[in-house]
Amino acid sequence: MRRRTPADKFEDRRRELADAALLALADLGYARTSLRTIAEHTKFSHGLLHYYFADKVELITYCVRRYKAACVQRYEGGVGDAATPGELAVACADGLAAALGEAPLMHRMWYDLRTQSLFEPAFRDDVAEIDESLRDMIWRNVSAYAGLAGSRPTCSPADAYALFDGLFQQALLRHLAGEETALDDLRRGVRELFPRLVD
Amino acid sequence: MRRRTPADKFEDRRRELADAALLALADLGYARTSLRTIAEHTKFSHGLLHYYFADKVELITYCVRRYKAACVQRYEGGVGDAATPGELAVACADGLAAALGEAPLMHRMWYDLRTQSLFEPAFRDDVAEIDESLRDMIWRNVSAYAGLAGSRPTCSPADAYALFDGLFQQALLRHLAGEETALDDLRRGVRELFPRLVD
DNA sequence: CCGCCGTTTGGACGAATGTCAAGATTTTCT
DNA sequence: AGAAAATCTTGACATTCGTCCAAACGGCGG
Repeated sequence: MRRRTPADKFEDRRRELADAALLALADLGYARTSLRTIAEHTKFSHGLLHYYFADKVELITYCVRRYKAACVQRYEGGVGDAATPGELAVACADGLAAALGEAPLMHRMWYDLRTQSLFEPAFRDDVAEIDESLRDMIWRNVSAYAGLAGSRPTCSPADAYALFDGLFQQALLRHLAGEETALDDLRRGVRELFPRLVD
Repeated sequence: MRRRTPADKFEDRRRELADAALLALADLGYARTSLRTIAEHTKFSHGLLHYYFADKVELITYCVRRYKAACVQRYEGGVGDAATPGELAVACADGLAAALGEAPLMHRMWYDLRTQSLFEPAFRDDVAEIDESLRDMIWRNVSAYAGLAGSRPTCSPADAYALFDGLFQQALLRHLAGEETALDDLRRGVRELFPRLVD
């Protein structure tokens, strides 16, 4: 099958279905998302999903990989133009807060999938890969901050990511709970975190 | 019903069933835990669950509250006897690492339930309550550390908790992924975090 | 000993789930 | 245009889900 079209329409449709599945996952969460509800987010019928994906696990793992693609693309455009450490911290804080504010449900889905990977080994590798790319993104910022400050980071990349991620996740929790100050608190928390990580 | 026995046997059985449900949730995760699989973790049949709980949501929320009870009881026995800030940091780091090492599946379940609360509003209040008690626990440690160090915390209780929780969750991720150094890294990360939070 | 009441069982229900296959439809190639 | 391949729909299947209920169990007071 699918040998004909060189510009692979097959992969295009897979991506389209996976994007719809990501919307469903963001809406309902993994535990409440069935193949039929995913199909309802598309213009196709539920049977089609098994034409493009062997089973539910393959669909979800494909979704995770797709999320990663969008994720790294979003964050690779970086913090290039910051002249002072303070500017960089503010830029990073604003970026994270904006990301949370613009697509809270997508980040809720990410944390849901990451937690699912603790129970479903099939998700583990892809999730770990995303986590690593996020860690690298954070580390680039911390390194750049230290460079601008004329000092060096005093923690490992893993610890830096864990600390930023903790702030971000807690902000997501509170933002979705309706706390108005969640985003501002995240901005302040991130800004203040940078100087704590260099000497 | 259930007016007879003064020493309320009804509540006892509810607790017993909830504890079994917590084991099931720790084993399988919320998404894969059905009322029947919960019943299989007990010596009773599945029908009994609806005699003690109106529906699945009430059972799970009761589980969350029960988890909180065990949780605060575990952590309230505190860090009383530390003479120097260094000792306190080490004690706290060891405590967190031990908690993770002894019951990783319970903590996996906690993060699962906390994520579920983002999708199921019925869980939100109870989860938020647990989060607050954990935040207070962290804050007591940070305050005590600052006191022993003759200084004052430079961050809010919420930020302190977010940072510690980030380290803890990342350590859980890696510990369950089989990384041998996860617990030691957590210990080191926690130890180094304390001095970053005071001036 | 009987009858009562709280407790427990086991089966039934309708709905929803993942999966699959047969057929209809559309696209592509000659 | 017509055949062949790729795509999509539809309905069915066996399970499993949450929920409910009639009947059985068990101890205790009469």
